[in-house]
Amino acid sequence: MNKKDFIREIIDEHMRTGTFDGRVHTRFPPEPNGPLHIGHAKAICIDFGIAEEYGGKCNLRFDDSNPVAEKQEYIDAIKEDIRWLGFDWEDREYYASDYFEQLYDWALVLIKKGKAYVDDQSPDEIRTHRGTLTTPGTESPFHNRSVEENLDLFKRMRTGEFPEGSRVLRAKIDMSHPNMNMRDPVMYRILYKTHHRQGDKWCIYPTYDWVHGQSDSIERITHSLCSLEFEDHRPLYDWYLNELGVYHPQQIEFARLNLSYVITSTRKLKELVEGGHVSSWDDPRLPTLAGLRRRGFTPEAIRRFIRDVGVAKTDSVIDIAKLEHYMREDLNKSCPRVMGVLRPLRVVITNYPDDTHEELDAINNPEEPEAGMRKIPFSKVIYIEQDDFREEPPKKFFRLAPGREIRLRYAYFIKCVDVKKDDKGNIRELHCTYDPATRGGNAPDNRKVKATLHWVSAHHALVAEVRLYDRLFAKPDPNDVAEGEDFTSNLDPDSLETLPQCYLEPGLAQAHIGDRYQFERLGYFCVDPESSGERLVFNQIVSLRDRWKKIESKTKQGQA
RNA sequence: UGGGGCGUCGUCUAGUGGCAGGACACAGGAUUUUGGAUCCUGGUGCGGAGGUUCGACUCCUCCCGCCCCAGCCA
Repeated sequence: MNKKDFIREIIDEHMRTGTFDGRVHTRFPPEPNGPLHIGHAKAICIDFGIAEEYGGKCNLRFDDSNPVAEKQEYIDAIKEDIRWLGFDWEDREYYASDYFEQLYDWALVLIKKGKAYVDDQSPDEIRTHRGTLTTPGTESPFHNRSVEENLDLFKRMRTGEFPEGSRVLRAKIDMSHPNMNMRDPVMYRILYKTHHRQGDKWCIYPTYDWVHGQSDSIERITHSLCSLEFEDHRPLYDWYLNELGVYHPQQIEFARLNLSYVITSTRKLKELVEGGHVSSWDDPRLPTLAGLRRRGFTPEAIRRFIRDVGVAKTDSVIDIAKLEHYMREDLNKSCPRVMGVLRPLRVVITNYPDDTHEELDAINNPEEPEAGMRKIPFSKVIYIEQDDFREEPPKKFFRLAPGREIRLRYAYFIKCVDVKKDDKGNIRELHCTYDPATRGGNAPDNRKVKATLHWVSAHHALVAEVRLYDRLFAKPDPNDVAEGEDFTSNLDPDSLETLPQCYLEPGLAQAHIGDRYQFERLGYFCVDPESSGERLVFNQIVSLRDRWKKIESKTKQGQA
């Protein structure tokens, strides 16, 4: 997996032959029209990562040519996300809108060369004249305006003499070109909109296609890395750059990142937020970088995941399980272990003294001996997980059951001697006896138990809210919907489960926002920003692999 | 039906004329004071058909399938 991908091979070849004078200079060019998501993370890792590897540079450039969609708040969020991922653009923060004047001058150059013209057609007329995929387009009635008239009209477009949408500037290429992008593409449209950075300086705005290639050229980018759908646009960028006779970067296209059970479309993400299907842009169920960050994902794991997934041109959908694997791998090594009971079942140790407690030794991280030990309190009344007790244990269920003995982690062997129920037959609490000789978790007579359970001392427990997350969508392909439905019909209504009354070991009182822990036998959890001294709130990052769950579902299937 | 791109285990991804490899997932086992972690074991998967060749995932031809393009979005 450390083999070079096709892009790095191309760059190697450039380095070998001295193309671009041995320079590698990339750029990450987001439009500030929404927050970044995991798909962008791939582009970021490629753009910044490659520059870093070859001792080159990577610019951050905002492609802000559409004032209708773009906002300063997105610029701020995007910068935060890139930094969080671990990349640095130093002082190279650029804006395509800063090139508007240059772009305008270049448009004048094309007009003077007879390679661009002002078109008075309506959007509808332009579309009709463009033809279809299989039939050529036809020339606009304004196709053959004189250079003088075009110059005059275009300048007046800029000064605001014409209403919005009344005219455009188009490149004069070939209306019958098999590549639709070459059928006299629009370069400027009239838009009386305030630009988030340029204010009201402009009322004509360049289209992306007219902006992008030249912006890369201005910044002396060597390798313009972008996604597959721009492959068709490359001939147009080449045409512009050649007509202008300016520096020419090389564009290389790669496949974007897709994940099963995940949607990565800024438009649809917006729909989820605005439609109230999720709480906000940083809802921990969202694949936005802000959401992943709040969920507790680490940038290291995301980077490793993206590196190992590779770069190619094949359309692909990566199994979400792979991302989860990289998360667990990273967290397993770094997270301190603690005990927390999510769905508490009260247990009274009947033969344990009433008014006392003791401090037991627990290992902070078995993967990291230097992390040391801590003390945890034990007393007569504790909580265990409801799932860890079955009145009638099925086959292969090793945990607690009437008459059965198990180990409480770092504490004692206990045996269930009685089950207390309420009027309706619900289990209220368990009565158990403990064996004082098993303190710490080992029996002197060497007898074995088949399960070790986590627990929390009732008297010492901290109360916390824990939010459990499942996949936002019920189907691997959220866009797989019946006629007349849209992707929101695949939303899983149970993707968020809030447990308001969980019990945690007391040491967690020190936890700060963003801190990550492994709750033993359950999963990895991260302190949510909404957490406070009065009310601890944890997000589940990812569960631990759960072998029992698999056995259970398999035997259930067998019975069905 | 125009143009551009892509087809290798279930999912990603190496392989560039000489035994098809890795990761995830899955299945089995060992071990374990987390049913975690760790360690073993398990795969006939090259879209199809021809051709070239001693030898083809790789080269050639034809076919099939999937993705993108008809915004004054990016």
